[in-house]
Amino acid sequence: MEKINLKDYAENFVDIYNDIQETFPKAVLHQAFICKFSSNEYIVRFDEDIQHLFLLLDGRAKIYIVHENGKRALIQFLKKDDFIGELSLIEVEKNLKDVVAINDCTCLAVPLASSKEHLLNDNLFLHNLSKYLGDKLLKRTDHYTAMQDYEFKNRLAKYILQIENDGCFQEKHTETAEYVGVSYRHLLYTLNQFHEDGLLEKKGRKYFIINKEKLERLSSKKD
Amino acid sequence: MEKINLKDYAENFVDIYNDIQETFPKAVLHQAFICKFSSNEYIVRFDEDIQHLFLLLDGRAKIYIVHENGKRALIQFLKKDDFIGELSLIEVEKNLKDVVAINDCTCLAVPLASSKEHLLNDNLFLHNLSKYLGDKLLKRTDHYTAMQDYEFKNRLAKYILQIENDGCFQEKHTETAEYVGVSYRHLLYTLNQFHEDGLLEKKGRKYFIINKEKLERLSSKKD
DNA sequence: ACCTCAATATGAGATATCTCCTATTATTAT
DNA sequence: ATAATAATAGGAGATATCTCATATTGAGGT
Repeated sequence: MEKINLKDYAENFVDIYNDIQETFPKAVLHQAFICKFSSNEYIVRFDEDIQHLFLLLDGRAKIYIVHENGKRALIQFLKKDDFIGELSLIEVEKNLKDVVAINDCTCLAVPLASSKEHLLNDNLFLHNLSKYLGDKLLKRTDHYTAMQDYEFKNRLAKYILQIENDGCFQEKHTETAEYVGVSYRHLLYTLNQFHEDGLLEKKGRKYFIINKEKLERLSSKKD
Repeated sequence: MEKINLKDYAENFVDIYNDIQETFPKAVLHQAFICKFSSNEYIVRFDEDIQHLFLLLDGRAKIYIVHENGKRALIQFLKKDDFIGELSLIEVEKNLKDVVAINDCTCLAVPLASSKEHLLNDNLFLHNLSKYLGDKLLKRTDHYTAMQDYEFKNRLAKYILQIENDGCFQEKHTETAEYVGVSYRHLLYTLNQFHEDGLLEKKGRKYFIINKEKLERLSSKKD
């Protein structure tokens, strides 16, 4: 993890810095700095106290919940403008999560201890936070209810459509399996089935969508 | 649905009214009133606009998400002090949920249109709302991740312990099945198994816990 | 009191999904 | 560079869970 002075960063990323200024009150920004995490580095660990509120400025990360039985579930992917640690700020979180950088990540880091007061008295910030939390709640609920109301192949179709890029699906299978909540083995089976059914074409380790309509029909299966 | 004047209600429920006064700014309370819903009545329908923010004062209700494939999942039980419609207040909800009274419910109703401004500018209210949403997020996440990381018998054990009263479990099986996310048939199987394993005793339609330790061990199964 | 609909109960058979095993590549770290 | 670790890939067998069918019992409405 590498720390960078906020002023230095601001010079190179003017537009992002402007957005930051609209999100956080000035008094708080004086204490903030930039953190860079490299791929696979832990941003937050479930068994360590969290000291900062982060705002993800660049890169992708993933949140894991760690269960008592040792199993870990990938509960959310984070991208630009996502908060990390906002539940600690409002003091509702008892069990921290693991947050891991997927690729190189740049974050704004705000020390919790000294900023809490300011943030919780800033109306605009609170309003934004509420919207952010509400949105997160809805997304997470959708994700998980889909999980129990749809069969895996429907969910996988939806996931592929959601994450594909130029018709190419190249997520790590291990991560996909953790996120969509099936065993690695079963993911492979289903992927092969999609291949046999003429939905996907496999080239090396990548899959290409060759019948998008069919995949879309599968993703919103009503029967 | 029966409407009652807030003043009339306040006379009979002084303590509850005091709590309400701390939650909502005065200007908003002037427009508020009391709603009484009877058992099985819809408080909110997924296909109708929502006009009020509700605060549940008495009774229990349940939230359903309605999927495109027609299936419905029970996503949360509501009790005293839970909000209904708070996501519409902050304008993040696109797909409404069904909210149904389980028994007779008493709610404070705040007209959304005329109160939105006031509420979103009240710092205390926003702070409370953030905490409420954060808490809801965590609970829902726990519920659903447990769903994929634990086998059904473990989850059922946990659920029974959570909802039992004086050692007696008497929830409707249909509701339980919807909440814990298995078919009614499979719930029955597992309940029978609990009976055979000496965890539960059946009397009429009620189940009584006869081996709590064993049930607790099952609920937090680490292996 | 009678009818209707919802909830309870259970059987039989199908299958979606899991666990465990074993190889073969990629990636990362020393 | 080379070892070590993680990711990909697939076989074989087990089982958790589902769907469908049917019968009985309970509760609410008129």
